[in-house]
Amino acid sequence: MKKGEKRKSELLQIAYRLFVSKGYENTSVDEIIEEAKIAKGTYYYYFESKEQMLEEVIGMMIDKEAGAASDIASSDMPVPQKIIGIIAAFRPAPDEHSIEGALMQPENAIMHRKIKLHLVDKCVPMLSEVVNEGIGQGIFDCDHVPERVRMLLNLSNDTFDEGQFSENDVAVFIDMAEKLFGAAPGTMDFISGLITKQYDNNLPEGHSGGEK
Amino acid sequence: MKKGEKRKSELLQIAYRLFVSKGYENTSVDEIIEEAKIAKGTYYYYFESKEQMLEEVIGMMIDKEAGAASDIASSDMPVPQKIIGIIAAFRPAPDEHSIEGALMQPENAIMHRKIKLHLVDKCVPMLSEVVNEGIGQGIFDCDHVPERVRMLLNLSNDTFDEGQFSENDVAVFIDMAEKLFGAAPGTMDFISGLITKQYDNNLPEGHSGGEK
DNA sequence: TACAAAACCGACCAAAAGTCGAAAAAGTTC
DNA sequence: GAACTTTTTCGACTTTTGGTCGGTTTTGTA
Repeated sequence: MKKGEKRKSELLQIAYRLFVSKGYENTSVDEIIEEAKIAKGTYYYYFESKEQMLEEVIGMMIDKEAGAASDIASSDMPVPQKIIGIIAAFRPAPDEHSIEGALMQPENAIMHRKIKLHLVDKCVPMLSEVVNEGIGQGIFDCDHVPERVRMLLNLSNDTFDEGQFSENDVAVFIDMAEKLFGAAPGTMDFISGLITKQYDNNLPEGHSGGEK
Repeated sequence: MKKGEKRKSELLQIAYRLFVSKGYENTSVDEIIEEAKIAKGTYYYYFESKEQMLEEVIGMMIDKEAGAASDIASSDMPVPQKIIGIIAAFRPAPDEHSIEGALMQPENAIMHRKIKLHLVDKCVPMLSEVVNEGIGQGIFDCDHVPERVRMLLNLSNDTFDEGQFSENDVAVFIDMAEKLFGAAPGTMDFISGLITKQYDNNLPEGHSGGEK
């Protein structure tokens, strides 16, 4: 990795952290360059604009997640678990930075939307294949697979990414996930276990600040 | 209506038009005050901030649409038609200003999101009542009505508000709308007719500019 | 060593949201 | 109608922020 590449990736790393912790709009280029100890001109030597940088940051995130998702897709898990696993992989790790704290806030609408678009693009083909696998195994039965996959993705975003959701929301999500793919009732029930396990520690307050 | 009120509503009107036609972010306060022929100070006499003004503009829109939706809810249409009618009422008129041209563009993510939030809040109670009516009539059969209504709303947003959608998308939407409420297959088929009627003239290019 | 390419610098610019003290305009009271 | 108050209006000014540009240093190379 030559020097330029290294600097660029360093900037992307800083930006990623800032964007995720305090939002894209609330992060100024000045903050980024101050933290990186470089001048304005250097920043714009590496990036056309702040927005283009966001694009690269998101690309970075998605690519990383796509790797994990791809592993799941080619694993020997049962198909329903694969599907949920892939969806989960494509969502920012709750531990890494306080993502649900800031990423999903209204000020972050732009970033949120862009992530969603990239994510859907990467995710639909991968998931469609898995669903077709399920159809082959006889546990799913439906037409228009890509459209249904896209819908499941949207459903999952809408239900779980907006911060809070009730047990009823989860129940309806499970019900619809089954019906979406024509699966037998109960096929997706395991989801509820995963979700409470993963999101139970959703503290209303509770980030211990990280900036120096 | 005293003088102040009138001016404020005039400003809201101008802002509405500009926000809708070119997006919230792409509309500057300077443009608004120039069009209204007032000074900066006057603007900030009426509005705390640009964002607060957006909030009021959206409130205006939603209230207006809620009126139309309420009429539909209390009409004697069949329940499925009511539901779709209400959803349609809560979506900016395609004729009024080139809403799908700008409102749904990525730059407008903030406005889009805010509208969605307000809309869901207003819409869920109204639609839930109608769905319960349908359950009473025996054409629907489901639990967790508000959650399902919210999901339908999200589904509709995701499918139709992102600009383009295929026939398959519509087919899946109809299928899921039926299954969401436990309706008999075919109950929602009339939607496809409405949609092609309403959206067939979705010209890829084709807005004849409106600014002087 | 000389030359070129890559990397870097920071003063400067323009756009845009928001502030503020002062001045008109409109109402009120006597 | 004068005196006084409240409402409305004004526009110069400030601050923040994304972005530009010409020049300089560093690095690689013939």
